[in-house]
Parts: sequence; structure tokens; C-alpha cells
Amino acid sequence: MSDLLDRLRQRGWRMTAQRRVVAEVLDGEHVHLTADEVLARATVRLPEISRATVYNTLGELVSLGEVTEVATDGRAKRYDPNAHRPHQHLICSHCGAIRDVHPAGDPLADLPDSERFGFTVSEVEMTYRGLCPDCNHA
Amino acid sequence: MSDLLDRLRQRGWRMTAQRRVVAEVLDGEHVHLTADEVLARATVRLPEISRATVYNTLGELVSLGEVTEVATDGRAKRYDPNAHRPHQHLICSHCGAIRDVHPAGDPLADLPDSERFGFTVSEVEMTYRGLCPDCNHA
DNA sequence: TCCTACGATGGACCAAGTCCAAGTCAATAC
DNA sequence: GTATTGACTTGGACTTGGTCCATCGTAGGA
Repeated sequence: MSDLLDRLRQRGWRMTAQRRVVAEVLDGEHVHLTADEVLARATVRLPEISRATVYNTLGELVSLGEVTEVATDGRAKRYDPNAHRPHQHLICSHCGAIRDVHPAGDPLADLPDSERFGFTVSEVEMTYRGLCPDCNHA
Repeated sequence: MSDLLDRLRQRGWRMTAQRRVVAEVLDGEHVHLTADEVLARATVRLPEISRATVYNTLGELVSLGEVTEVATDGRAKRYDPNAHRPHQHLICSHCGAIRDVHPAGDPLADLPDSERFGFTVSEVEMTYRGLCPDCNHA
């Protein structure tokens, strides 16, 4: 945890109370929170924190590569603190639960040159969908 | 084109001028339009059509499996009329251009049982990202 | 301890999408 | 051809998720 804060400081981040709280919230939870959920948890520790600051800080963490944005559907983006281990997502189509998964193989290699249309392809994002055990039984 | 309209009628769709126009707009274009773009094109042919109707109709086409929704990022959803041929998407991270692509291999098979957490996994959606030729040179 | 540029604030604003009460009309029945 | 009716459409208000900006506050260097 203080690893994250250290890394940020080393990159010249000005360490404010607000940024610390946002970083700690993300780092502490291993689920994928929405910006509003981050705000709610941050507010517990630092009641005056503003929505704009949470958005700013999340945006900065994303561009620093410390967290990744997951746009699961048309709803709110979720923020995934587990950015250093490449992984994909498995989402329950019914209740929206998300799990990190690690498929075998290299999906980038599965896209032949003839299907790249001159693009410089740099990443691939896979979303598996299905029913989680709970929703499957119900 | 009238294939689509026939299929819809056979499923008990009440064929109104509005629905016909929306279906024709989607069927005519082989790009991936946003709801607003569909509305704009529909308005050319049928000026009184309302936004709510376009959203309703798109939603119905999606649940009938005739078009698929593509939530590329936090922006507006796009509607993909090419729902009958399975395919994935390649998106330019800079300008947002989308192309349909057909990767080799079966991504569902790449997810081992140990990574399924009891889910009944039914589909996978892959999004390749990179720079299109135009944005790469600029 | 003082300065100052970087960061935080909150309230207005925006875009995408949903909801709803009232009006309209496609398809069936006669 | 006309009547009937329930499904469809309308448009405007509303909601959600997010951005912008002028102003104020403060972290961290000198």
C-alpha cells in the first residue's frame, strides 16, 4: 500500500490528504469500484472531499498506469487497482458481479495481419459474460 | 434489407413508419452508429420522429438479437447491425474509428475451468485497441 | 516562514439515456 | 369500409455520470 504512495511521490506527485485517501481506498479494496463508490468511501475518512477531486485523481492514476478503467457497459466506469498484473474480466450478465480472470494464450497473436487494416494494435481487452453461480440457481 | 423487415413482422412486430425507418437506417449503413446518429439519419426521412422512439426501437432490436450494442468506452453506445456474423472490434484509441475483425481461435476455449469460478460462461467480447493509419501518421 | 504554483472546491453545466401521461394509429374483427 | 383497441409514439421533464471553471487553499522548496 505505501508502495503505491511511494511510487506516486517518486513521480513528483504532490501528496495531498485527498489524493492519499483516494489512493488508499482503491488500494485497499480488491473489487472494482465506480467513481461514486470511491467518493463515498473517501468521504468517510475525509468528509470535505469533492467529487471533482475524486474524478481528477482517478484520471491521474489512470494516466500514470496505476489503475485501469473498465467500461463494462453503458453504466458508470469502474476502476481496477490491479493494473500491474495483466488480466481480463468475467462479468455476470444478471447481477453485474466482476471477477478478474487470466485466459491462456496470447489474444494479440490471434489477430492476423490481414485483419489489422493498417492499425498499430497495442492492446486487447476481453470480457467474458455469463451467469454467476448465485444467479444461475435463482 | 426487406429480409430484416420480414423477420421483424414475422415475430409479431407492429410495423410503424418509425420502426421501419430506424431499421432501414441501421441496415443500410455498415458503420456503427450512435443513437444520436441514428436519430439524425432517421429525421431526414421522417422529421417528426422522436428521440424516445429511436431509443425504444434500438432496445427492441437488441433484445431480438438483430443488432448488438457496443459500449466502446464511456461515450455513447454504438449499434452494430452485423449481429449474425460473430466478430470482434478494433478501435482507434485516438479518433474512435471502429472496424469489425475476425480473430483466429476460440477465445472461450482459452478460459480454463479453474478460472471460471462456477460461472456459466456464454460469450466473450474482445476489443483490440491501437492507432489507425491516419492517427498514426499525424 | 514565506511564496507560489499546483491542487481542491462546489456549483453550474453537459451529454446520454430513461420515464411518463397523453395522444395516435396498425392490425384485427365485423 | 368502419369500428375498436391495445400497442406505439410523442415531447418534455428527469436522472445519471461526468466535465469545467473561477476562486480559494496548501505542499513543499528556498
